[in-house]
Amino acid sequence: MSITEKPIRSMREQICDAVRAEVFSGEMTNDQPVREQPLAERFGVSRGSVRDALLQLSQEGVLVYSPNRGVRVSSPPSDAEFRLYAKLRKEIEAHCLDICMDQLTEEDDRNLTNLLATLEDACRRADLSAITETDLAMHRYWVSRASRELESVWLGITVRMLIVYTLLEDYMEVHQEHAAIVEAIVRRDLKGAKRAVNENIRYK
Amino acid sequence: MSITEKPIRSMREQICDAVRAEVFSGEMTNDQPVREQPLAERFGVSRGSVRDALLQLSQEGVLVYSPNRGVRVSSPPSDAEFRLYAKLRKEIEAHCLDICMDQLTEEDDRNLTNLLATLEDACRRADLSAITETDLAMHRYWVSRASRELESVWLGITVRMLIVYTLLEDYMEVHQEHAAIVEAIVRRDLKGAKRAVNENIRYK
DNA sequence: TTTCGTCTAATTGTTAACAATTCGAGCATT
DNA sequence: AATGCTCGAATTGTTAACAATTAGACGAAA
Repeated sequence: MSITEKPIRSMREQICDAVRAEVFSGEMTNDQPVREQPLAERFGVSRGSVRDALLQLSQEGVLVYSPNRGVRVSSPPSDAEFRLYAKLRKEIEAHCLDICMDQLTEEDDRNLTNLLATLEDACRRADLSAITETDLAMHRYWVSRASRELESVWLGITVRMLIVYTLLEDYMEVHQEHAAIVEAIVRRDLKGAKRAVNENIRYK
Repeated sequence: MSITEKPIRSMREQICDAVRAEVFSGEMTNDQPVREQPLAERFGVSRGSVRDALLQLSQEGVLVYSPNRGVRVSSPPSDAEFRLYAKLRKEIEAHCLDICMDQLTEEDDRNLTNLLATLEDACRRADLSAITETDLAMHRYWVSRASRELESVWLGITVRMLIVYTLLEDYMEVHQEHAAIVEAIVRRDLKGAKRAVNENIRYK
């Protein structure tokens, strides 16, 4: 276990992760209201903690908040907005690779390789929820390595792109593309990594 | 009074706005912890509402949250990050002008002109707090007109640029630049407006 | 039939008390 | 003096009860 590891996750973060995953997997449909009480009972906590989590997810863009009316699942962005998000995301991730590439350790390589294996498994099982989650975790890895501040901005953009319910024709292609990224990173090939990331983030 | 106007602001939003303004005006120094109880007493509400506000400001990037340790004022971004933020911001605002330019009404023109007058007054008084607040409000105007979703992303980027304590040499220049933007918008001159915005958002 | 008001159930907003955690002062030990 | 320990004050985290708001059902009147 690494020293920098933070095994404890606050209640709020756990709820955030769970709800976010359910939204991405399509278990919660767009515009469907998300109630506080049922979630509180499901997680065995009080409404206060759930409130905190829902508020944070609203700020992230996963949910939309209306005063006195609670939150609902966000609607997908327009095509024009989606293209803008993709452009911004490419620039952020390129910047992050610039920053973190030459300070990555062998442990980072191992972690990324493990994530890649998890992704491959999810692709084989055609488990859209797991694919999305692992995809997010991989990109998040190099972004968070570069800057905690940027990570927050990046997440807000990325979750909005993931709201769209994408039915992929070829799941294994997802794995291929990420394998190319990880290979380039392990080789410390900055240009190659940027190119691979650029090809992975598509304009829909 | 317009129908779409929302005169009521939730307690959380009021606290957010107040704390945000104080951070931008330099009244709260970097890395200084922000305690819940004093704020609660100041606003005459309970800690719960203050908690909500501080959590939201953390997500926005104005404050930094540490579990069990509360929040503190964010540190300014590095030069490289600042340049990236400026680039992203230019692209977002250009996109928003694209979207909203031809659906602006005469009332929007009046609102922008009023904001410009407020800005001019603040520049004359050399009131850095008011200048920052009005500057933010003006840019936010065309962003929010284009998309509520984008507004949230844009705010996260913009507040991080404003954390830096900028001591301007010529306050009236700020007014000049915004006057150029508003003039172009009132003329419905898309290219001119984009150019003026581009020149206003500087790489530090 | 349509429209308007009233009531009620469901839901969110707020509060105050209590639990858990952090951090530093002070002291004992080496 | 330096190190490690205990304790307590300050602070955040969580909870449950209460207040305020919303939305929909139900009628009454035009």
